[in-house]
Amino acid sequence: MSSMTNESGAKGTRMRAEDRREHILKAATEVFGDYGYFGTTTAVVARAAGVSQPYVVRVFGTKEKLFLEVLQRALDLLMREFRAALAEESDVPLADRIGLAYVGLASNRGLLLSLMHGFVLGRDPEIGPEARRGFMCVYRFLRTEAGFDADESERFLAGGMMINTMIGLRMTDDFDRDADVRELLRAAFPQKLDVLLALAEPPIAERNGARS
Amino acid sequence: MSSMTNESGAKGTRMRAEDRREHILKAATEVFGDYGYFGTTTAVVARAAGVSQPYVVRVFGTKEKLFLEVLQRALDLLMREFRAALAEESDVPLADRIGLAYVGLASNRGLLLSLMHGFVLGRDPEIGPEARRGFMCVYRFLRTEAGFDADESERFLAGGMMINTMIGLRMTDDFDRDADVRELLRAAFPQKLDVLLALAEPPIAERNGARS
DNA sequence: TCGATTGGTTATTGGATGATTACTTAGCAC
DNA sequence: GTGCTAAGTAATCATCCAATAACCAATCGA
Repeated sequence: MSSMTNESGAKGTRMRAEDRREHILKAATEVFGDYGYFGTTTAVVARAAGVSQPYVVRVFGTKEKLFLEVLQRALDLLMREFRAALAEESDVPLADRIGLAYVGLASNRGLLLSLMHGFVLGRDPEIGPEARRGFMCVYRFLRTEAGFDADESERFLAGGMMINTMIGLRMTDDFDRDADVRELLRAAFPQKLDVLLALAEPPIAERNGARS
Repeated sequence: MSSMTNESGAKGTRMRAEDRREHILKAATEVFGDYGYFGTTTAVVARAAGVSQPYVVRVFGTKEKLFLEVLQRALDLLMREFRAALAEESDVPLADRIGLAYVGLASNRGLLLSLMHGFVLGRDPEIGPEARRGFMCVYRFLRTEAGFDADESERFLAGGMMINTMIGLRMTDDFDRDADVRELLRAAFPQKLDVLLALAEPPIAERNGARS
């Protein structure tokens, strides 16, 4: 909002702390989405964001806090999209509108996958409670705001977890090679499969300095 | 099968290599299930199996090969249970029988979760292809052997991913605390919820020497 | 224009971590 | 018993990683 704030990561110039923070969060979301919490190093996040590794740590305190912020930001975005779909005037049934909003989030690289990585770390003493809280937040939205019953909500979430898994598996990689994969993906993504297939293959960072 | 082979990890005695190997694979399945591929150290697996860390590495070559063997073993067990459910004479509908078999696998600690951890590492050049292959193996079973159509198969798998997510989140931890959690879990596990709740909370290894 | 504040960097470190090497000992065949 | 093979362990290492410390330079208000 100030004069001459650098929006891109152009070299030599500075960003306001708040913008840089968001910039790092975006990069971190992509890296965490690809390699998960333990598989991600602060150095790779830093490189993806175009800053130094210690700066990442200084802004967020610890790698764990960074991951928790990534999860929170992802959930905020998701809820915003869901509420927008809910508010939307349309002939399309509500469940389909929210479903489409969900699939649309897949174009935000790493967002759904970072959440998914959080969902499988329920045993972690810090991440687990946050992940459960976030998941239930979505469930409560479906039940209370969207007006779904328990079974509808469960089925919707199941479809979501299926989508996350297809993305996590990079199942689209085998789309051209395997007719069964095509059939499965068409069943899992009745609409907007094209969005998925368009998400091509640039790994966010050459995997230097990352864990084995 | 031989005389005097030690079955438990009783101290001072030896096991035949094949038995010890299976013993380590079981322990590794639990640890990988809790912390994922990158979050698991060979030292923690070794402690869980009651052997030394270098021995784990020597038996399996690398940590990566160990994880791939864990995935393969998990898939083998899963397919065996599915085929058993298929062969079973019963009045229960086939889909329910296979579903019950799936939930039953949850009592095999770490098995479904290790698979799930594999499913979200699709970008990994070694793990990704194996994970996709394993997933499609299940899909082909449903389509070809069980006789489901594409949509039925997709819905079944979606339910499976939902179950995996609930387990990964340790959602049962909040069962007593949160009425919404109870409602969701009852919807996700129409039967056999008791099996899940019975799976209490002994973390497989005090988390020494593990990743941050 | 100058001093303070904010937005960064380079250098460094302590502690893990996967893997290797060299060594020990249990159990079987005879 | 005795010797051979298979089943392990202890010691060690190179590497990596998150975090800390110390320092530098844009930008802005006055």
